[in-house]
Amino acid sequence: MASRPKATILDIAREAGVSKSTVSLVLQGSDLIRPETALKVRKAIEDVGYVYNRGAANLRKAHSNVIGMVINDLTNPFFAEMAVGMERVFQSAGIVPFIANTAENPVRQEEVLKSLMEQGVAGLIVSPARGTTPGAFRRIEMAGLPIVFTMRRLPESRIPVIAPDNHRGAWLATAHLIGKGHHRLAFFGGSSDLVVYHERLGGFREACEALGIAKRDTLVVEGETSRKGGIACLETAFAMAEPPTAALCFNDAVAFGVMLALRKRGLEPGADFAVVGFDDVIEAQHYMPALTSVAVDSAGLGERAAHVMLRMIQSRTTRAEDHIGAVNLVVRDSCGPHRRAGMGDAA
Amino acid sequence: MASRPKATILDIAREAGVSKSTVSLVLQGSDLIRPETALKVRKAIEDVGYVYNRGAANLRKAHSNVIGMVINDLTNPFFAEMAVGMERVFQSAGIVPFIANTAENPVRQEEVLKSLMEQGVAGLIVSPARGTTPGAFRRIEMAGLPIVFTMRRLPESRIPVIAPDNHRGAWLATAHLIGKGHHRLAFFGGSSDLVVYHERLGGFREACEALGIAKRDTLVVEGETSRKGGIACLETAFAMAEPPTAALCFNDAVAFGVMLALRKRGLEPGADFAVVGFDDVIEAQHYMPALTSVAVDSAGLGERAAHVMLRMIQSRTTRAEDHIGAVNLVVRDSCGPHRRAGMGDAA
DNA sequence: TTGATTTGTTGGAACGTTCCATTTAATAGA
DNA sequence: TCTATTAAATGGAACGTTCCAACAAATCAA
Repeated sequence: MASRPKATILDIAREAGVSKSTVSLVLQGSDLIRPETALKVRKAIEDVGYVYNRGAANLRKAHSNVIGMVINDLTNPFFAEMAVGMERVFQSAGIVPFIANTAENPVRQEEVLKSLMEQGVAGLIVSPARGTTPGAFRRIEMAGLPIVFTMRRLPESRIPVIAPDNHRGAWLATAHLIGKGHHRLAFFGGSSDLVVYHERLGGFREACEALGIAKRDTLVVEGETSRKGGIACLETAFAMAEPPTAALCFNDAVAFGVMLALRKRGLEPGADFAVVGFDDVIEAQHYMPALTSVAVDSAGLGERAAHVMLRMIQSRTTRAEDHIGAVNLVVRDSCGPHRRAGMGDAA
Repeated sequence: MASRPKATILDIAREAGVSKSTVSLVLQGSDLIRPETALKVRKAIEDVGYVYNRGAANLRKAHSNVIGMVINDLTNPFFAEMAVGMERVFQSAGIVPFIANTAENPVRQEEVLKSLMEQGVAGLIVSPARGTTPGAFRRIEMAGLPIVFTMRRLPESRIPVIAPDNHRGAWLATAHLIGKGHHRLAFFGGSSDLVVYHERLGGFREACEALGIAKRDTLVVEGETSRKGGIACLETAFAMAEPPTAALCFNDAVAFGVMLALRKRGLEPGADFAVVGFDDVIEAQHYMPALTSVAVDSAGLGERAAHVMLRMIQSRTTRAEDHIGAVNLVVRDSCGPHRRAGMGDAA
């Protein structure tokens, strides 16, 4: 089991009694080779335990078959699903996606991107870490490497983005809440250093305005995008003089936190306080009560991103259209039935 | 922004007015170069927008800085956490882990492994897909590439394994159930093509035997390792003449399914039927009721696996000790208080 | 028979690095 | 002054592949 010096194409050639060029052609599945010769070569390949050296090959071809996907938080099932969607597409195109995690750390992201480029990837799909500086992708753009963003958008960047329609999703959810008879609404969680945050909050605000909710009857509480953050948001809201009766949460995780906090106060999510989430992760439907949430089809977005990338690679361009994915509100039990009249304040 | 031919070390040399060897030395941070020269070179590197070609370098060095981690199911937060643990360790060792997902598909796994090897990884950490054939790793072993398994073990393989103490975990959980006064116990979920299954089931069986539960009072129901599987298991169990009053589940996901199914029948998990899970994923503590589960410290196992791999690479060996990680039972609310006497059957 | 064509195979240069052996320049020792 | 030593920089071969141009053998057209 000692690791003898790795077998190369030349070893195969010697073993099979042909030239290295012939071996190379066999490896590429060329039909210029006589079937019997090919067979002989393939046997030799097995015998010497050869592994193809793609690094050496890329030296000549300058066209690799791997693309890098850089994910900001792999432990978030939402991103994991997206990654899986992409894999499906790439697999059938014969290209291999390597995934790297940045854990929301811009420094780590820098390292990972550098490594991926050095490895000679054909393209990059990135869900940028929070706090990424606008210049972080300059080198990649300079190198003319295809790159697309998913889920998140950078403030001023010309890089194509594949993301859900956050604005519309928030609008729909808010309208649903108002339709249920709520007058005092809150937007919970998220922080303003994320473009996504502004998109969702914008949808919330516009829906409120369009449907006649006064600005003073809306409450916005920033917070971590986690269960913990949700708990904190609710506590903050209930410390107010006139607390809201319903909340749109930045995220399903926040929504779960809010529901937990409600229970802790002896309130029943749905009946006593309406909550809607965003993302519609798998757990949403299994929760008690099942969470009403804005579904964004993360796997579908992943597939779309992969297709865009494929096209960019084929047409050797670094440009592509943005793609805003459709969203839809999945109504479950966390907003209860229509709110009884006479409980709200003046309208 | 057109992609001009990629800059090489020679372009830098020309730009800086030195030889390619000098540039190479600067890139490697050698102290054989006069600081001023190094500075000049580094400036040239910036100017020409150079990206290092690791493939070309590896052609000479035959020692890369990337290792591959092959995961059977990235959407399972349990594995995602493990991956993150590994990343922490590798990062500080200057090694970049590339993650690939196999989605429990042995064919996909084959492809992914091949690709990773071709890419010239320094080592492989694999959580094998279900149904992996014993010979799947022969080529890798033949190539003398360090490899370690995590979480799962292959029937007859000499490859080192880093995994939790499944047997002990199941034993503890079962003893807990029996200590609560249950006499008819079930083991729910999982399938016998997994070594892990036998380990956990073995722990369950031994605990039952050691603590005086007759074999005929135990029920084993195989099933998918998902919520859906859990639901199915419970239905099956309740179709029996004398259904069990408590269950050890293969997996937290199965446990969640079981609790869901109980609720659907109007039964309260904990009070009416005790359930304990395995893995202790983050959601376990947030569920209603909070799930009692066997914690396996997935991130810790990930770190351990990474350390083992590092050592193997350094000492150029392909051998290492197995490592069985400690487990502990986290008691929460899903087993209720001690069971009232007189409800069970004869003992 | 001869030359043209087709089929199958081959040598060699090139890709972008590393690293050894060597050269050149600067400094020290006598 | 000359030689020995050290410091800094360099040229060239090698790594494992691809691919072009060239070649040999077999087949065909005349």
